[in-house]
Amino acid sequence: MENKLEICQPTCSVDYAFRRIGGKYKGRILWYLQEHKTLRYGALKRILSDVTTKMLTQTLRELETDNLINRKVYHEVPPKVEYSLTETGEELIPFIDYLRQWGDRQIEKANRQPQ
Amino acid sequence: MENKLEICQPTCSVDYAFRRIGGKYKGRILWYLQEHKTLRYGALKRILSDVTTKMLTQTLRELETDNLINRKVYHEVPPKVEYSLTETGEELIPFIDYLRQWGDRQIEKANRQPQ
DNA sequence: CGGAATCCGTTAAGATACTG
DNA sequence: CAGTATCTTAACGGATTCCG
Repeated sequence: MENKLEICQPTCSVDYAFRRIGGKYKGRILWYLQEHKTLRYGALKRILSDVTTKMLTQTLRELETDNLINRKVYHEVPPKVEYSLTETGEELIPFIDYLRQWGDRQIEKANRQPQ
Repeated sequence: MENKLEICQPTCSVDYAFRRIGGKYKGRILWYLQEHKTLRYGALKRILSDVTTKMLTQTLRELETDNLINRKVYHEVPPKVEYSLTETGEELIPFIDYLRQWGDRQIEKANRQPQ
């Protein structure tokens, strides 16, 4: 609800950053948004097939508040909302990509040596 | 329902990696360990000034199980335990550093424009 | 279509006391 | 010094229903 950036001191930018992109779906959402450039609410929900509307909405709001994604509303019927990365959000992509590759290697390792 | 696996497959490594280094203190612990090369339990506890023994121990155990840190016990009195990064853990340092710098910039931005 | 609102169980995390 | 053990609280996340 309200765990935002004022709490964190300048000395813990690692902590700060992890909070901004922690959470169960944030990394994946940012990643999918850079893959597709722009995604509608329903499309995101389909891709994150296990997410509930509550969690998705909540997560998107947090990312928006943190200025990592844009939310563009088309006032038409039926309604249409598109999400995309902000510049600040795009700055995180190299990191997420690095992490993704690292995760791939770890998964591969674990598969090679199933103890 | 039946396409869930293939959708999840190529991107789960993001999810996987986030789970593995998520958690409230993991990023900071890894970062501090690369800064100091090796740290004792008590030293870590002082640096992470707000952590409880329970959380610290639990987090260290998880990192150890995930093979991201080493735990070296000196059988002497009083006891002494030193923690350090494994090779796999060190692979994560560049990206934690990236994230840290990003966090720095964000904090700076927020301080310049307190809305 | 893109949510909001409510209820509820599970897990993460904190406080405190104690130990080899 | 480096933890355990217990208990309590807070946050996370899910299911369902409803709405403009």
